[in-house]
Amino acid sequence: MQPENESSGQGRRSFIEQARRGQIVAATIETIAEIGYAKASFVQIARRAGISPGLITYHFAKREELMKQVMLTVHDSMEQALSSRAEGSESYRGALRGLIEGFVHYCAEHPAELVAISQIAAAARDAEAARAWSEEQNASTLTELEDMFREGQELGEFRDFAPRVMAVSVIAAMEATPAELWARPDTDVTQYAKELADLFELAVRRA
Amino acid sequence: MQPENESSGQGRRSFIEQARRGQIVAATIETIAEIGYAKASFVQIARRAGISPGLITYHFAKREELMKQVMLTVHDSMEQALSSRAEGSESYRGALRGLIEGFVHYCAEHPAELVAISQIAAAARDAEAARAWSEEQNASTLTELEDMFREGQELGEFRDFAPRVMAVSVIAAMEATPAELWARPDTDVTQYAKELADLFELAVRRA
Amino acid sequence: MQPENESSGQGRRSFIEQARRGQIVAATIETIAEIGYAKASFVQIARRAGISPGLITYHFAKREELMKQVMLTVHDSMEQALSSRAEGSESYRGALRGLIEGFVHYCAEHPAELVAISQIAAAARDAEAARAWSEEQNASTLTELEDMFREGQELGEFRDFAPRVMAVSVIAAMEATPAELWARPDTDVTQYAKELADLFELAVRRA
Amino acid sequence: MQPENESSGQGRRSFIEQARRGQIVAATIETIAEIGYAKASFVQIARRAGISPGLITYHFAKREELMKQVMLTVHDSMEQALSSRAEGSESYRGALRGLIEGFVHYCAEHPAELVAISQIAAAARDAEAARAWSEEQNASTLTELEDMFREGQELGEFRDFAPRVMAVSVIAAMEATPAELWARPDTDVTQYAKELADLFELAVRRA
DNA sequence: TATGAATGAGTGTTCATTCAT
DNA sequence: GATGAATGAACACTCATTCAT
Repeated sequence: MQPENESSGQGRRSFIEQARRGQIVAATIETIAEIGYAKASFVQIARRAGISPGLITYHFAKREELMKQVMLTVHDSMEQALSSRAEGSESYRGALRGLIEGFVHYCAEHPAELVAISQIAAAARDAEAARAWSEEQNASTLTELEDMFREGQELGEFRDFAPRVMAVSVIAAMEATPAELWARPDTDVTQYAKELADLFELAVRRA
Repeated sequence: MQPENESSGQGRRSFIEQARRGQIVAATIETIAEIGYAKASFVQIARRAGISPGLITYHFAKREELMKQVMLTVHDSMEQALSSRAEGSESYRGALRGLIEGFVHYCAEHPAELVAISQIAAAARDAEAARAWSEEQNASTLTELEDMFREGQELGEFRDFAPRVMAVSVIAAMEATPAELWARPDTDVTQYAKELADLFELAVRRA
Repeated sequence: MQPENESSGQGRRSFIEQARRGQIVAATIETIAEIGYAKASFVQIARRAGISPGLITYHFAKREELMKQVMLTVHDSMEQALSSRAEGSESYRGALRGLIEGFVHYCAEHPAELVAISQIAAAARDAEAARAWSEEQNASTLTELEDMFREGQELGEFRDFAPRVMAVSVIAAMEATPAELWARPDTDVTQYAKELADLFELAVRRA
Repeated sequence: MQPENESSGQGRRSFIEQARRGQIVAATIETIAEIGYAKASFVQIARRAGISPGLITYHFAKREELMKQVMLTVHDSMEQALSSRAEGSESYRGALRGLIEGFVHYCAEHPAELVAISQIAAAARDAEAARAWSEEQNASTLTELEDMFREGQELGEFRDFAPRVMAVSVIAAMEATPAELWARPDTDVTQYAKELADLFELAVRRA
């Protein structure tokens, strides 16, 4: 009776379904940002979306499914935002700076999204499927970054450090940004981005 | 009512009570590490402690109290572990390295504790009272680190960076360690610690 | 969340919701009358209403809300019954008699309702919010009666007594009726009403 | 193992036991008056008595037992206070006035006791044994008063009214006193007592 | 598609009562 | 006699999920 959830692709869904799903995801982000993951019940989300709670289950077979879609959506949006910024960089150093500064600016522009995914990720430590997926997502980002470091090292652009440790630290430092910006709303974002990029540039550069 | 919670000090509680509280705190850490904060109900915690759920409420008036005690306990234990290691450092650089390496080794030795407090802190984002306390705790650590950086800069030991950004990043990178060690159990901890310390040493050092 | 409780008026609720609320209120009255307020748990009330306990919370956000609605419902019903009877009285003496006799007859016809509100009022002595409301309700009835006495005195219809004491006593005597009728089911209600009215008529009359 | 609760007489109990029971009863009255019957748990009562909760059960096999003892104690104390005042009256009218005025003054002097028994009586609507006993207690007072009215009528001192209705009303009006004095602490007690006695004197007097 | 009433399993918490000490 | 740690049953309340409409 329900639309075949998460089938092979996305092309399957009707337009109206796609729209509803988007609306629900948006309402979920808004809700989590406002009242926190723990209190973000379907009733609350539905109220913000202007729909009935039952409709959420109709479009997302399980709560997990919805949360997974939220993360997917935000990651997509973020990746898109970052890639446009990263295009121009010709060096690995530049790419790293682009990534970090891009991320920080994205945080400043989409605080709700970041709050949402960080809360979901933290809570999903148990929701089996979501966890698996979240880890996978994270792992791929991590691996990409690791590879980038490794290549930069091979080309002599970076010093000889453990790529994995560096990747983990860069991501951790970036992910700490939303909370910091939330706690200190009057932070100079551009300055913050520059400082963070400087930090890691010094940490990776040769000699 | 229960034994008067957290009166003047700790000396007030009977031996048996102290023991039970410790046991419950330990079971809570274990439970959260195993199944996550969201599923760590009193029933689950009690089962692991081999007691009845009601007994938890008997010793901790509110759930919040228990979680607060968990954080307090872990923080104490960590601080103790770190302080013993930090003693000898004569320079700010050395202190920073001591802090980072100490923390990483502590993570390796007490993985469950770290998982527990990070999950509690993440979940407490909304539990009013707990949040206040958690933030305060975090803020003080952050401020201490910030001050350390500022002093190091004034003495010319560190370059001219934004102390706040550096402090946030150091803590974020350290806090990412438990998850990494959990995900890759065969990581060489000593090596990881050294790499992380190197990273920030390069990031802060003059010229 | 539940259907937005007690918004502007009553017109907001759907028919089915209104019906359920009425059914639950009726079951609550029945339950309290049968087993007493202290044992009137949601499980008991739900059993009598033939619904699941959760549905009560679904329609009444808090237990207090339900109890408040019970009192409101009974008071409304009583006021309606009394007002129709009190219409014709042209003197204060007649009004007093009308009030007393009307109340006694109402008691005889709705014993459960009276038992319910008296038990709720007694128990609410500590449930902060409910207490405030209950007292207010009571106070207004008391004040009205007091005013009536004062006016009757000014017009020379009543002797010179303390209106407050008389009002308190009239209400107390009336409120004792349900218990008496319950204890002695074969009491002649009309006779009881007449005797009670006579009592206070003699107590208030001039000379 | 426990002292044989409520055996045939009272002579059985040791001195220390008697003292403890009295202490517990006093603490119960104090507790109910302070925080209400619903919140008057054994832990609360024990705290006020400076003993452990288990000791209450040791001396009173069931909660009901304790509450029954409270009512018994207060009734005894009240009866004693009233009888000393009623001695001198030579007429039934005088006796009635003595009863009413005595009761009102007792209320003013022992507010906690009155609050306690009224709350217990209200709550005990269900506690089987306590209810039975409470009703019996009440019934005997009622019957005594009824008899007094009947005798007064036979002697031509009182008019021809229904003794039962009058008795119920007198008791109801008296029992409303504590709440009124609590609500209006600056009431002139002597005046209140006089007004109430006047009220019923007019209601019962011949011609 | 969409509603929202309804359920049932789960939560933290309370408390009279028990019992080893 | 007395303690207070411990239990277990009960409570109000929450919420994802179901389903008749």
